[in-house]
Amino acid sequence: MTDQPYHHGKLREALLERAMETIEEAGVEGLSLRQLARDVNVSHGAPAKHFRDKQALIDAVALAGFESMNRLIQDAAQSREDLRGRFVSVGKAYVDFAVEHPALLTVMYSTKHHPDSSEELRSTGVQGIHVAQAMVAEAQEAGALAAGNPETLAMVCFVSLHGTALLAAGGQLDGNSVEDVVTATTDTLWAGMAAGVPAAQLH
Amino acid sequence: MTDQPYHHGKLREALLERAMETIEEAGVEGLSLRQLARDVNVSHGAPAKHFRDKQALIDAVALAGFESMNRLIQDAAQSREDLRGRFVSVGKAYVDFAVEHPALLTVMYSTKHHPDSSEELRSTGVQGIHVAQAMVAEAQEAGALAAGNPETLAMVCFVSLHGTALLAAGGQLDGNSVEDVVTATTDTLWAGMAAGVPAAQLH
DNA sequence: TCTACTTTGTTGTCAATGACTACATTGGCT
DNA sequence: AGCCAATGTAGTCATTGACAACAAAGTAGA
Repeated sequence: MTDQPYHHGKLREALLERAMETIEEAGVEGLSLRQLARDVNVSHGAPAKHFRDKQALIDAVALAGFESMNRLIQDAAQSREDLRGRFVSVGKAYVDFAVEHPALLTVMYSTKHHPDSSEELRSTGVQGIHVAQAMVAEAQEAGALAAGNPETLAMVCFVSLHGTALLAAGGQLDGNSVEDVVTATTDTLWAGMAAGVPAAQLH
Repeated sequence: MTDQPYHHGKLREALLERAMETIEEAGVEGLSLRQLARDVNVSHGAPAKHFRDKQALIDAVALAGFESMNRLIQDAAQSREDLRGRFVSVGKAYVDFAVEHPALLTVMYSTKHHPDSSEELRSTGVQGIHVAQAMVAEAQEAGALAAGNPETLAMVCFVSLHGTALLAAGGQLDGNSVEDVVTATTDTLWAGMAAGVPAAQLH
């Protein structure tokens, strides 16, 4: 063991990384500031210099989660496929991320974030919806989908895939395979939007 | 203050009721066994005689939540409307419940229940899906919906409405109104199932 | 270079909590 | 009457998040 210098150097990053690991292994309720400090070989008071709160740390983890998830969604949205294929890919990317990081997803969509970090979190968390919205609008212009408010329709896609993601992550699909449910969900959404959704008609 | 008898009489029910209130007011993390005991004028060790764990208490709250939610869903499924109207009503009933009891819903669908109570919880929590499945099958027989595996399709409906419910409960609909999203979601699902969902075809 | 000043860590403390134990009271059953 | 399981009380313990007082180390200007 090399004896540690007084100043860690990159404590903030180390804490964030370790916190993410802990949350993925044991959930948020398994995260303890003091244990975290021990894990990183630092005194129990040190984390407070970087995160004023336990919640502030959790918020930072959530933000990092959104950022890495957004990357995956962006990639899927730009895959070389037809419109419908890209739509399905985005859905799969979202659900795959959820299944691989279930506890992280819970943290990301938790309701009790700090008011201050809340704004950055919100705007980052909402990017996925905007990707969906752009795809819907594009498909409508191409004539693949019926007319209808893209904002509303994108929200429908998002909530549906969000439900799929959460339940798949929690193993609560009641016997159905993740693959089957994602495929059937995206199929249903696409078929519905192609046929036309009364509640989303522009007026 | 009438001085309390040594035995409370219905401590278990009192604890459950108060725990439910606390969770709805302050979330699960706002629930403390000791504070709960104080609220009910009982010593801090008393709850342990009725719930061996904090988690056991939470599980009981979750179960009660499912039971009351199932009642609402059942009622909606039996409303005097046509098939499509009943389908929409069930969706609205679910989302309404979520909006009125956001923290409770979180607890109900939490992943970390005790293994023992888990089975009863699971079977109770799954009843809503079976209601949807019966409705889909009925609509298919009536010719209102295209053929397709009712189990898969019901799951699609459930996950979609679940996502709507959770995000609506958390105020995370990004500006869209709850009403709009529920209506558009049920519309999309119905239109998709009417048109036919490739992934749900029987084979 | 000396010296303030800020950042980053450390140590000690506090009240609250969940779990556990030993003990008290009660009511039901024989 | 007398036993016994169920229910409640009181006390204890380790852990936790937050906070305060202090120490060390980097930084920037005279």
